[in-house]
Amino acid sequence: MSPYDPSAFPPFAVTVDLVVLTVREHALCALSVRRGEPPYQGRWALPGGFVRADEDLSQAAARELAEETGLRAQSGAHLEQLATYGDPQRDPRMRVVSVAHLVLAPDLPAPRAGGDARSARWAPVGTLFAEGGQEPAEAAPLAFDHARILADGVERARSKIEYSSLATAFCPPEFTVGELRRVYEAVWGVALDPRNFHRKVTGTVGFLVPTGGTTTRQGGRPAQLFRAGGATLLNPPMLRPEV
Amino acid sequence: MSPYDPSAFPPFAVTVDLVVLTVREHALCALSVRRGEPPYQGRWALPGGFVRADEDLSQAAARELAEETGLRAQSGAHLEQLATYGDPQRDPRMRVVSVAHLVLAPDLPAPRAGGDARSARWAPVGTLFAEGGQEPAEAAPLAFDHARILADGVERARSKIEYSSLATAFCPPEFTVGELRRVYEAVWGVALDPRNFHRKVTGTVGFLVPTGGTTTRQGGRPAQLFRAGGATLLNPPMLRPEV
DNA sequence: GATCTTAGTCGTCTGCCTGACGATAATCAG
DNA sequence: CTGATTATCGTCAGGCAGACGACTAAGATC
Repeated sequence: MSPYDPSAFPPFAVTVDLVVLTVREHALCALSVRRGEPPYQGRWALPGGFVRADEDLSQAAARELAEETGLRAQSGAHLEQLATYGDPQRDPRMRVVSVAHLVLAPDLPAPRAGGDARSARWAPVGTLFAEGGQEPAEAAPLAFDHARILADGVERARSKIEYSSLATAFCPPEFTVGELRRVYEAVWGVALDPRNFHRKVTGTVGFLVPTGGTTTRQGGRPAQLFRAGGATLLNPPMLRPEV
Repeated sequence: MSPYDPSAFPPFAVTVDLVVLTVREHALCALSVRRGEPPYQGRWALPGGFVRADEDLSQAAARELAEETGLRAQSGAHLEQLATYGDPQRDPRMRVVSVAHLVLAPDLPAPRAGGDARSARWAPVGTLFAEGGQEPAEAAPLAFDHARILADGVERARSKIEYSSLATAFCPPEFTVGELRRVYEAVWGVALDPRNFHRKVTGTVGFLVPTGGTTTRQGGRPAQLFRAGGATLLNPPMLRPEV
């Protein structure tokens, strides 16, 4: 590998940041970690870290996810690249380009802190960044440009469950139609008609596969259990109700 | 700006690569430049270059676009970030992370070569990368991982004109419904019913604004001229016919 | 055990959108 | 004038979504 003339280009640090979303208690929640060192020491931030010299971007994202949260990407969770943020001023120390990734995970046991993070937690997204002109419920916004990255990730998730089967990534391996509906309701922040929702998802070929079992964990009449089917694109899509 | 410990992270070169698409003669075409230096000397590649120390990623993309093609992003063209490619082996010289951007432009005069490119040209996308299991029509595929980047950009464009008004970015400031329809036909590679298409686009509020003028540049009955309306999202979307 | 509550599931009806396609309008080439 | 070409308007049937009634099957409460 014969290097470029080092004066021909400026050196960058490249990091991955993670928007890790899940649904807990009817609310869309994001994973945040408390920063243990300056800058923004003590502030909440998205998990992330430097890309190593010999690893691909998605490998780095999966590694950071495991390191900082104990999550394995293959355990039903979904990981995709979100966008890249490279404002020259986004990190006060030096020029850092961050490749943000989006992770959708089922509700999990409490996250474990790791790396340089003092602690990690799930927080409803509404408390982490402003939505609809509101102020975030917390005094200190996320470090760096992470509020913007989180907002982009949430918007990607909201839009993507419309036309893909990704909402199942928020569910455990087996789930009921009602649980899937509560995922849509939490991510979109709307109420959906259970009857029309049931007709829609069970009528879309490849979306859901019945496992044969039933459960009553929600109370009420026992519900059929399903697994995610092979389809990834929903055609026609789920329609997000008008605001 | 107190730097990190330089041993704490590996240095990267960061570049922007551009997928510049337009519609010419009923075909979706991409801009490619011939590489003037190794590696891949003489091969076709996507335009692009290093991000400078003090510029944002989108600024770098706009600058490269202007430098290598003479295109100004504000001249009706659309520019958005596409994805970031960072395989450790993607550049044989050193570790390069490339932030690809997508540009949709109206049909323009012949591009001008600039920078380190010996020449630049528009080529139908089918001749630049394999589609549907076909071999690319040209012997030499694009340099680096640019075939993959181009394919991702084309797929993004195909998908995005479904639910947004971005197809108008391929049109001159004033255009007819038929010209817009030919854009969809070229990008999707399908034939659309002129009557249903006309009903659909003129019935979607905010998509098209009549300018009052008419033109006969396509032959046949004079057609109304339109400008792009303020709407960016089409609801309901244009439906791409089944394959 | 009767009743209530909670969820799940099946149907019906109506309106809107789409695809298929007939018909008409306005220009140009001969 | 005739035909070719493109634009534009209308009609009709099928499909899907929203609104909502009805029924089912469990646990909770009295």
